[in-house]
Amino acid sequence: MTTPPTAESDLGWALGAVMRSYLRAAHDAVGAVPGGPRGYQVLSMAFRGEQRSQLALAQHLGVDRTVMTYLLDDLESAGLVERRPDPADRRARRIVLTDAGTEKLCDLERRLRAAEDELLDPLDPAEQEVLRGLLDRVATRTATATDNPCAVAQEMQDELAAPAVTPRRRR
Amino acid sequence: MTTPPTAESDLGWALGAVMRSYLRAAHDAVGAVPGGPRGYQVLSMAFRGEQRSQLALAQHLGVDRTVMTYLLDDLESAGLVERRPDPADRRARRIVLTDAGTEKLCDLERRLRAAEDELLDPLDPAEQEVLRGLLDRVATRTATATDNPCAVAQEMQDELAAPAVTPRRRR
DNA sequence: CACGATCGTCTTGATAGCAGACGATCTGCC
DNA sequence: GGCAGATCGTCTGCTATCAAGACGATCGTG
Repeated sequence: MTTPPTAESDLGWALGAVMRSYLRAAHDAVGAVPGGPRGYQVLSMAFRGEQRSQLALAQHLGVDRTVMTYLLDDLESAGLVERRPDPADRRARRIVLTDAGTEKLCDLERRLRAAEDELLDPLDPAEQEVLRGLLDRVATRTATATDNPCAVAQEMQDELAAPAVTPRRRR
Repeated sequence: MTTPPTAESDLGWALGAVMRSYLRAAHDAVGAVPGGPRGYQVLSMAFRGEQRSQLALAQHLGVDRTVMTYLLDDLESAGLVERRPDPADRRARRIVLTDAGTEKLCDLERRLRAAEDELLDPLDPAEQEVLRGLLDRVATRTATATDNPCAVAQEMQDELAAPAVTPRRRR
């Protein structure tokens, strides 16, 4: 049987397309902030204060810790956040918002909210909330299960002995 | 008022987290294919045959045309696709699947389907379909409106006169 | 106190992506 | 017909971005 089993919608493509649109809109909306959309997310997480250390922030955002260093360097030199030594663990730094940072965050959230609304415009308000809710559930689940890679991926790992992608021809 | 207006779920973070999980799973599932997940998507689009030229494919997938060249080079040298001259426009190339490509695509779709199911596991089947549907609607809308950038982004463009992001310090 | 592990930083090497130029070709206009 | 401008795919070179590794400082455990 050479006929692919499903001609239905491609989740991967839809995700990618929405992501691209979101990134474009977000980049335009918060472009003035160091680090772009990710800079905003750092601010947002720092405001909630749930993630204290840089590493926790980085993992939650899915970036390398070295990248987080640059990100925070820029945000700090812009006067939006401060690195304070964690009294409980002097290796770690606590990321706290400055007053200017809090104000900036407030502004950014408004802009971003407008961009999101436009992105989700094809859906009516009820559907928008459904989409947000479903995405959030999937995100929180997969995020907390980071150390627990899915079984399917696991068993497929074995077949990856050969180099997956040709490392782009030399020139 | 320095209190951010919304403490609710962050669409950007949720999107990013789901995207990361999906990419990780997809990369593991189809890693053996040149170009990884994007290679699969090229195959998938080529099979449907809706997008004929390389450029149309590239735009639909959101990649640069130069990248599409490398992508197709790898896929072609792997014997999965062929570049045929378009009889109607000898500048353009038509991307068609070989038999091996069709077979490979069939296999990949099964793997990917399994990975997607696992990703969406926290949702029950009905919710999964809802999510797919909503994402698809947003994606198709934003994708077709590519040439028509959203108004909010447009009016914000003006404020971007200053360099948005510090170009990462020289070393 | 000694040992290994962890956090944040810095340096370095690799890589993907983009801008630009190019030849080949199409289109429209004279 | 023939010329100018635009378009498609390719190639080249540069840059930003990322990840791996080493390092000092610190934790905690025996």
